[in-house]
Amino acid sequence: MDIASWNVNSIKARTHAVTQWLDEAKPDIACLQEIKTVDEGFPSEFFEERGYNVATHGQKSYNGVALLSKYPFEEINVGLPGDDEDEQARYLEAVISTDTGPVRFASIYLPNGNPAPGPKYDYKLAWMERLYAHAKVLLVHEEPLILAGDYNVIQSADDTYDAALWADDALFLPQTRAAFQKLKWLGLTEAYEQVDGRPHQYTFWDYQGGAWPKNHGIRIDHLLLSGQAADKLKSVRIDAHVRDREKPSDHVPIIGTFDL
DNA sequence: ATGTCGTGCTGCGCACGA
Repeated sequence: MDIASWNVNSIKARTHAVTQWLDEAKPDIACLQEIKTVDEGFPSEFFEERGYNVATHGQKSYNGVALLSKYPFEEINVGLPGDDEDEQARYLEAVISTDTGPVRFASIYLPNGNPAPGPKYDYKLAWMERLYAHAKVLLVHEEPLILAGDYNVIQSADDTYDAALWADDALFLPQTRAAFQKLKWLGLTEAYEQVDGRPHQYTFWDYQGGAWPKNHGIRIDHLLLSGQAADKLKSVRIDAHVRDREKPSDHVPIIGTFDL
């Protein structure tokens, strides 16, 4: 089973890019972020005609996450628990049933947090604390769990082209990295690190400053796995070639292949 | 040396977020 994560930076602007990639890569599950539309605006028909079940948690203009699954959804949970006042659409979780049992996964769009310090950074850290609390609850199920998304976290200097340029950025500050490490201490495995781990492999290149041709990227899209999912992880790949296409997202898909 | 993109309204240029 192939499970992908991709921040598409507007599903309406990216419908062609996403369907083209789906037709080639044929993932069983795709977790999308930054769909930038309300649920009614999501072009579900393009995905349903390719055999995907579609779940969305949309929002006008900003944020928004979606799930595409070849397997029917047994359960869908909308939003990250822990703050009833939070109106930003950044978390969507579902469960499917496979021959080997249930698989739970989520599409995560973790707040960017810039500028730091400031209220946006406070929101990022609070959101990470809520994710920690929720992951702790989910791990009690002792089932394959894949938390896939744009974490807006650069884990180490090896995940950027120039760590000095990112030193004061919300994606790379020590507090951000500590909060991500705390998630991993729960027993979550970061998929790329586990089976690949090569330095300077990126999932995001800014539109500005010719970042893509200069390979000025960062690795911020991650799959976090429960032990039951990590045990079944075979490989991870980053489909960086799609960044070279017409009207690309600034992120590229990252795909985990599992024996599930 | 510089260099972007997507959304939506204050609307056909600008503010905002990334």
